Amino acid sequence: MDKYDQVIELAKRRGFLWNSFELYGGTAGFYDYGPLGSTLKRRIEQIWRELYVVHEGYMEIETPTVGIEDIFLASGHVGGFSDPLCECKECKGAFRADHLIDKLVPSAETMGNAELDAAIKEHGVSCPECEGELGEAYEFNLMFKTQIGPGNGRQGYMRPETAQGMFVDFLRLARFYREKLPFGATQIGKSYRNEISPRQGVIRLREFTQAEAEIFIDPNDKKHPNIERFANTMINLYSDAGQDTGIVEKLSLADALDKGIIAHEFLAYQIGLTNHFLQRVGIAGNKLRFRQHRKDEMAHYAIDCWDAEVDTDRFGWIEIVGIADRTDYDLNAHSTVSKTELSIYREYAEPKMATQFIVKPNMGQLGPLFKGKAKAVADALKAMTQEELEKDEIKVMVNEEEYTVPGDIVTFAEETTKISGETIVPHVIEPSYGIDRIFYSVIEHAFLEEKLGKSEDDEEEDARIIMKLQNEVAPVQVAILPLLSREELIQHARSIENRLRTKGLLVSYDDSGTIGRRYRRNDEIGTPYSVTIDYDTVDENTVTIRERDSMKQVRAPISGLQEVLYDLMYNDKEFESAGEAL
RNA sequence: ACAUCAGUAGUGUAGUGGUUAUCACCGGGCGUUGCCAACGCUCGAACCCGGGUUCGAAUCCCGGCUGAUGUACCA
Repeated sequence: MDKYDQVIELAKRRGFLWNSFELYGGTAGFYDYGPLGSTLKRRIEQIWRELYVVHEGYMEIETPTVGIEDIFLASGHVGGFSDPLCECKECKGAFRADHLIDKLVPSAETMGNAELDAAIKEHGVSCPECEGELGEAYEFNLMFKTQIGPGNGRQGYMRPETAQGMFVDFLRLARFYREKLPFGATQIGKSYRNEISPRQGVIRLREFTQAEAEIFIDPNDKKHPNIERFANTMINLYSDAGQDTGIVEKLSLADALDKGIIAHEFLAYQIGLTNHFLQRVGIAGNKLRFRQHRKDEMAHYAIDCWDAEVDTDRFGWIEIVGIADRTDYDLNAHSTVSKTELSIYREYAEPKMATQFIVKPNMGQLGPLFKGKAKAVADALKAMTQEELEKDEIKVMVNEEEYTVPGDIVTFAEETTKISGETIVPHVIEPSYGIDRIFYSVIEHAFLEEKLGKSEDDEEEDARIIMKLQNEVAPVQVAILPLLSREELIQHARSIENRLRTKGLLVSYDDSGTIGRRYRRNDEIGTPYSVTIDYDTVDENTVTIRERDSMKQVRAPISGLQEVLYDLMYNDKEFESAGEAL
């Protein structure tokens, strides 16, 4: 059993992850989050919210998981979120049709299926496996299709990313933020991709949770006002150049910027923030790196793109966050399809006075003279210099034909106009988190099988399984354990349980089985602290607090117990200071 | 998508054609029990689905579903 199997087995058994639809045999690519899993996931999301929504001020929005066709026409998902496949008629192998010919023709990626078929035939390409004849290319679109409304209702698609909902709301968002860059929106929600063959548990799902931010910034100013916050943060960077030699460099973000490895400050800040988030929820720092997209791997519109990758026991390095500078690509795309300008107007601090050379042909005379060609002639005139226009007879070339325009029907002048601002199509910085993959990475990195050494009369080694979850994400924070199941102890335990709940702590009461078993059970689900109630509790109003990782115990009074545990949980209180050592 | 292998209580498993399907942990109840997977009694719980061969199938065959691995794919 490798670590993946152990982690998944525990996750299944203790209520973190279950296969969906198991009752009916299950379907690949769907997982249920059980009681503990849901809580853990929600707590990870909550920290994300705290960082992006509260601290950064990128407000959360919620848009439908179903989208209409236009959105995905614009985003390119209808045409592009699919691969042209080509099957061999002999061996049934499937191949990317464009890859088969991309060495033979200049622009295989942009070709339609018919063109691909023609090119394959023309170059005599056969099956790379068995040399057999290839069938016709067809599209494999990874979006789930659905029908909006009854009958032949409108074509809809389940969204393959949450991002488009935010782009589509751009004008509303810009207005909300009073048209001042930078601003951003975030969304945590489900996205859908009809993967051909999902595997690897929760790593590749057909329905998954994304947390995305779309941050709209000034294309001419990609500095970040708060870059100092992460300037000295050391990051494992696997740069484009580094990937040639396989070297991961540990650099401060300031150095990476100085060396030009990261394109600009705003992106560097996002890398710093992502690094902070991932370690805070419990990703091991030494199993985390940021990999830059290779030049040929990067989408053509992106300037720079970094993936946060996590080292996992079975799958190796997997991508869990993508951070991209998507430039103005998305806004322009939606602008074109919707025929609506998606930009903001920015007023200059000082209006600029611009002198322009303005040509004013007299259309009243030009019209009768040139009839249908008048407009073309006028346009040509407007492009001419003062020197050319000063002649009595102006020669104009239109569509390789020469026309002669009398000089007296064209006036021109230097005019000074006041320009008080400009319209800008913002660039988009997009951190995109795969929450399910982060969830798995967190539990894998927290999973620890600890050997406790041999006990005296037992030959076997005693092993303890612990989930060393961060206090902030643990789905159960305090276990309440009456040492014996006796009525008076149970009463005290129940009242302590209520006391802790009023403080908002996640507690679980457990009185079944021996104390040792209950400790182990809680170690397995990552409960950081246990409170044990015994007869001294009854006599002296004190309890034992036990720390998960060290198994150390202290004795603390019931009064104020909720404050002590809260401080242990959230305020880095030293365990030794929580009570008297035992 | 193709190929190979696999699927038995909640979990991990034994079982290669023949009564009531093995064992452990697990979960519940009762008793016992003073702090790191104690003990006794007791109860609960499974042959992935469908078809076929056979007097008889968890076991053999076919199809499906699910999982693992390899290849392909992976905004």
